[in-house]
Amino acid sequence: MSKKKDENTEEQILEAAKNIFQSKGMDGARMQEIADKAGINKAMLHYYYRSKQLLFEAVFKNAFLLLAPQLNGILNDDSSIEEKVKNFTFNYISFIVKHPYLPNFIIQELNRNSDFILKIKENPNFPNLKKFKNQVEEEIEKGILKPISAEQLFIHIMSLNIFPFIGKPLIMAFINTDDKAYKQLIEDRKTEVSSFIINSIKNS
Amino acid sequence: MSKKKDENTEEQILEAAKNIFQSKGMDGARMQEIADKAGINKAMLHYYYRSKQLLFEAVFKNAFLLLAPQLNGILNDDSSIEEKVKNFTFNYISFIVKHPYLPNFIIQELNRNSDFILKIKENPNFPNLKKFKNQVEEEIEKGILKPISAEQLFIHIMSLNIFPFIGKPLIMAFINTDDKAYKQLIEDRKTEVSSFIINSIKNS
DNA sequence: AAATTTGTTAACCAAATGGTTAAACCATAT
DNA sequence: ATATGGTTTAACCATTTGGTTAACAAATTT
Repeated sequence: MSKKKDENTEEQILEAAKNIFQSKGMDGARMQEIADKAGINKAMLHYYYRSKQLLFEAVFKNAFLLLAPQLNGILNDDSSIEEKVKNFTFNYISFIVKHPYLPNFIIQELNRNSDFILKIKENPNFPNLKKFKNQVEEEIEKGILKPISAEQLFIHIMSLNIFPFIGKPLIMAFINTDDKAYKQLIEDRKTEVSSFIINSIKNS
Repeated sequence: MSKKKDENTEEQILEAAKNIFQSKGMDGARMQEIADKAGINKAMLHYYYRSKQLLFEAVFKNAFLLLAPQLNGILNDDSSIEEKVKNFTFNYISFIVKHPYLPNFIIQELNRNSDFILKIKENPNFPNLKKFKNQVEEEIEKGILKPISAEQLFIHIMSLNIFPFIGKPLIMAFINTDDKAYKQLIEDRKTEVSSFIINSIKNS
């Protein structure tokens, strides 16, 4: 039980900050609350991360880095569009079920600070639509898919997969369901969403 | 130019509060900023609305009341599901283009304070899925629609229509487009989304 | 027109908040 | 053992923030 290097303080801070920032957002989060959750003094936050802004950026960056590979899955592998849609839907929903605060956190903070995304776009691993677009156009030409704009299809896919998490309270109210039933609806969407999409775009 | 009743102070406050709250959220908004935008003294905010919380609730309630009729459109009129989807998509997107902050504001604040929706659900005009669900099941039985859960279909419709506004910064980054081009994509979605949905669920 | 009510302002206040500082602590190298 | 350098803490600080107060101004009632 030494004082120094008792586990890893820096890591504990990041974990606590993640929790607080993701549930309350940048503006709603309090440094004291993060310190409490990490079980340390507030001064430590500044010792390791200098300012609230920098701590927040560390958390945000981590969150985004967790999400990016999920996206690159659908954009850059070599399977058919149908395969991609099926895999992405299944994997993405499975992933978010394990990190339910992630989409809302990212979307929310991007809407709050639009400069933020500029920094992130500089990352060479930032998801890119080029290959997906080519592939969609190819499959349309081959008659596998009905004509559709790759951009619109991409927006459809993102919307159907992400929104149910972000809009959960709203949807739950409308369809008048409880947490358990909603969880089941989400579970069903792992295959439901891809069928819905494929149904619409595939030539029969 | 009398001092009292110079236009309507209460209204000016609400309008300024709407602007600030919808762009910065409850936590990010400052009473002073709202007062400045309304061109009045900060004490007036409290004179008319008592507290930040109550002012916020007034703004939120207004926003929700603006949105609810849009929803009731799709849920409670008598046209076919196909008609409903087409009309709703077109009307909803047209409506939000005029109030672009609305969806993000509502979703965000519902995620921040989950008790909020309970109050709103008490409203007798609160959208209800019952009729929509019956209708979907009827049309499936008649062979007009392919089998699909009404709840899932509802989530699809909401997702496809709402997410492009909430996720705008994210999507814009992915498909690498500017504001003008994105506006056009949204414009196209007024018909694109309903075709996409109908394509998927209608028996041919 | 005097009295009362309503609307408005400037100044003020207490609490909260992000951030700083100086001293203490502790593991390790000398 | 002692000096060293990173780590941790309690106390402190300046500013911001939501909210209040007391006095003043303009309508309205009597």
